[in-house]
Amino acid sequence: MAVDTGGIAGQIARIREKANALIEEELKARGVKGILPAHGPVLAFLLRQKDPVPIKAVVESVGRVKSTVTVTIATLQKHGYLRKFPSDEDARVTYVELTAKGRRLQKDFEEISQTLRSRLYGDMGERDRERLVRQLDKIEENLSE
Amino acid sequence: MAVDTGGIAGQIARIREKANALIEEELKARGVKGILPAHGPVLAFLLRQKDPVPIKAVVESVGRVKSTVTVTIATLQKHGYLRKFPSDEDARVTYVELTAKGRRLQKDFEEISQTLRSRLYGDMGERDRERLVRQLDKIEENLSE
DNA sequence: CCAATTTAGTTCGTGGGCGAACCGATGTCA
DNA sequence: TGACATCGGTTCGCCCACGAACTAAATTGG
Repeated sequence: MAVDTGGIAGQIARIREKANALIEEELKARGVKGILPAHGPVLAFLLRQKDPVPIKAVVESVGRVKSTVTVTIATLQKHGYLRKFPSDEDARVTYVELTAKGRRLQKDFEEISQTLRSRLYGDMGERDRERLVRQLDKIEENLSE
Repeated sequence: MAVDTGGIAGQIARIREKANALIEEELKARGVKGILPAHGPVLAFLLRQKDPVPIKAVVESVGRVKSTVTVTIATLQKHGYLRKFPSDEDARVTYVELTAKGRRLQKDFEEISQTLRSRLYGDMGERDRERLVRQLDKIEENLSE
């Protein structure tokens, strides 16, 4: 967050923090060990894959720098959620894939996403939700130029 | 950010990151040294004060844990933006206040806030902005319960 | 009045995130 | 083919943030 403590930027920063806190609580409540909100995007990406993918593909998908992804993947591996292995064709490349234990996170993952969304929106109507998301899209675009 | 990579939570996380990036760029462009987005809330609070305040007051205002604030204040002090001094009445208490150099940040601070807001909102109309802020208020509240 | 508790602040260890430097391996191209 | 650039990935140093443990100084209450 930052300069704009009172304004919309501060609001957005606080919402993000609370959303993360909620995710952490949910993970804890479900007894999921070693997973933190930061692992979400990597997990989400890998859950969508049927086959092993190069780490590079993860980097491009998650919007984190490669040094960050290296560490995230190491952590997930340490906890047994994924495994790494070198490519035969290109010795620079390392593939990753979820283990069975990693795959099993899918259910929690989806349920937590659902819980988060409904807590976040509360009783907001469908039309308001759509308008809100569209406005946020616009804002994201405004900040990307 | 988290589980909900595709959904609204991911959107919000990305907006926050982009807002922070914009602030960093602005600070750099203005040649402000040693200040980062994380210092914003502390600075904002201190700029509002006429007299020295106990660190405790800073902690309560910025929504960060006291160990975090200790470090932030140390950094701002190291760069000469504020000074610390012990209380006479209560030896446990340390006061902080901005130095002249710190006070001089006010202008940049306000201008960057303004720049951020207009970049963020873009050409969104006043009524939409208000509705958006109200919805975000609602969301923040939903997540706080 | 003094022991127990609370309070303000710091320190330490852990983890996310970044950029820069680095390492091998592969590509390029003269 | 051999020097150079590029590429995938890791390591390192730094900053933010947290909680737990710690210190010194009040405050409380028996």
